[in-house]
Order: sequence, then structure tokens, then C-alpha cells
Amino acid sequence: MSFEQLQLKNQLCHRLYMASNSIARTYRTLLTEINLTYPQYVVMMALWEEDKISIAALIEKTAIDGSALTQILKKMADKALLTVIKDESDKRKRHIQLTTQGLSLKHQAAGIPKQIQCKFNSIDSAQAEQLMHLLDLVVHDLNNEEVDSLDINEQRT
Amino acid sequence: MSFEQLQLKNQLCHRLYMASNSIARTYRTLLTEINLTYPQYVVMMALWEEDKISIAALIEKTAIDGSALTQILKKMADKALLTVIKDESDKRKRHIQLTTQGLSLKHQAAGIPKQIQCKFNSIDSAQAEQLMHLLDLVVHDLNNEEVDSLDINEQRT
DNA sequence: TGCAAATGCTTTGCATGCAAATTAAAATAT
DNA sequence: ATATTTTAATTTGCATGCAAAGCATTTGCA
Repeated sequence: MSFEQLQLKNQLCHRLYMASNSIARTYRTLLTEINLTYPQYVVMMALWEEDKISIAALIEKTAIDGSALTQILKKMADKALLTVIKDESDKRKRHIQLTTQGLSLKHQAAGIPKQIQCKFNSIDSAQAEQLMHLLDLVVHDLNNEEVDSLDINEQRT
Repeated sequence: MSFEQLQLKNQLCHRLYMASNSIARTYRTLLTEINLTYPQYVVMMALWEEDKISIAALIEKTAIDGSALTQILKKMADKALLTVIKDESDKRKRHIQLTTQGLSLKHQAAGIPKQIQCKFNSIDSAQAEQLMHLLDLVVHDLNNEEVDSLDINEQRT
């Protein structure tokens, strides 16, 4: 039996692990200046794009785990970046709304993407596109297992 | 001022975030069966490749943070997968050695890479290679900032 | 030789990510 | 109309990832 595939250097997953940690670490440094963590920054980006959305929509958009998001939103509310509003028509739902402070933070954050991009000296924009595309495929393959096998089943019947 | 770059869908980092989480989640399911977490599995892979290495070497090989690794190794020692051995020649150092049990786990884990690969239906091996290569570039760019700028300075003088 | 600086790890504190259990409210089925 | 199921979030418990501080040891140097 061969164990080559158990070698770390051959594993896509380990590359992803390292790359994801590296990038989070890089962001952390920049984000400390505006008092945000990386997931908090992701939430802010989602809300800067579309404000006053439901928590479910925020989960969908950010891909942050729901139970983690609850905690994150609580901290962000404590920092007066946003407000949690109960939906009167459906009392199970909550909506998130940015405060004036949360909105204005967008200007301070506007330079961050460029600062990150500056660090990528070995990759051109075409390669970045390619990378994003490949990562989308990975995520699709890993997350839509039930769906895909369902499709297969449907073809069978 | 344009805020396009603040859009989540345009961000490489968010792709990496999602992909890394997806893959960790996928492994988690498989690894539960052999009672390992993903970082613990990474440590095991490193040790299956080369046993009796120092903690520093393990950090180098796994890219796991040192302080986290201390905790992880403690738990793995509790599970009798490995032993921490003090280096008599340099009492600051420790070496990690697999137990018989830790060694034999390799056989139970041998099928895991293939099980993961089976889930990738949208990517062929060439694309996987490409992806790994691009991720290597990302990691290099983000981790070797000091080194690179040092090179530049050296060229200047 | 003697002591400051560098090493190799560990400890601490904080912020997730996630599975599983819980809670409250709304939608459905009978 | 009422019981059952589903949905939307929160709570809980465990395992990291990481920066910063702490601790023995070793090195390097005056």
C-alpha cells in the first residue's frame, strides 16, 4: 500500500490551510487599526453592500457560521457598529442595521483591499481570477454533495 | 471614490476563507471516525513522514502555530498517540515520538486522501496542481514580506 | 568568568468555527 | 382548531489560531 498521498506537501488541503491562515493574519494586522477582526470585517463588507438585511441573509452572504455570527454581532453591537432589530411581522427573524458610525467606517476601510493587493507580488490579476475560480469549484464540490447526489438519483428514476 | 473592491464576491480572501472552512468541515466528518481533529491529523501526517522530530521542526512542517501546537500535542499525548521526550543535550528542546498506537493509526488513515479526492468532481488533477501552485505563491507573498523587502534593500546598496 | 541577548516552548486571553441541543414562533397537516 | 413539523436564532461545549507575556536554558560577548 502506498502512503504518498499522506504527504503534507502533496495535499491541497494543507495549502488551503496555510493560505487561509496567512491571509487572515495579514488582514488582522491591518484591521487592528480600525478595531475589527477579520470575520467582523466580512460582516461590515456585507452590510456596506446591503444594509438592513436579515441574519439569514447575512449568513448566506458571508458564509459565516450562524452560531458564531450571533456572538460576532453581539460584539459589534457593543461597539455600536450596528443594531439588531426585531422583525414585527415574523418574531423569529432579526434584521441588522448599521449605525452612523458603522457606515462611516467604510471610508476608513476603503484602502484595505489595495493594501492587501500590494502584498501579492507573485500573482497577476489573471492568476488571481483563476485562483478564485478554482476555489469556487472546490467550495461547490464540498458543499453541494447532497444536492449533486440528489441530481444523480433524479437521473436514475 | 469607488468601493467595488470592498465587495465580498470580488475578494480572493473570502474565497480562501470559505474554501478553507469547507475543506476543514469535510475532513472533520471523516476524521471523527478515527478520533482526530484536522490539526491533529496534520501533526500525525508530519510524524508518519518523519518520526522523533523536534517541536520546532513540527512547527516548520505543519505550519501550525507554536502555542496552539503545545495544546494539541498535550491532547494527543493524552490519547496515547505520541510521547513528548526531553532533549538531554539541550533542555529547552523537546522531541515528539509516535507510540505504537500512533504508528498503527496510519493504516486506518490511509484511505482518507482518496475519500477526499472523490468529492472533487469539478477539478481534474492538473487544475489541482495549478491551484496548489497558486496557493504557494500566495503564502510566499504574505509570509516573506520582510525577506523580500530586505532583498530590495540589498539591491539598492 | 559573568551577564545580557537569543532560543525553544509554554501560558494566557481573546475571537472564532462548528456540531448538537434549545427556544420561540410560524407553517402545515390532520 | 390542534398537534406536528419546520424555521430562525441562540446557547453550549470543545478545539483551534494567534499575539503577547512568561520561563527556563543557551549563546555570545565583553
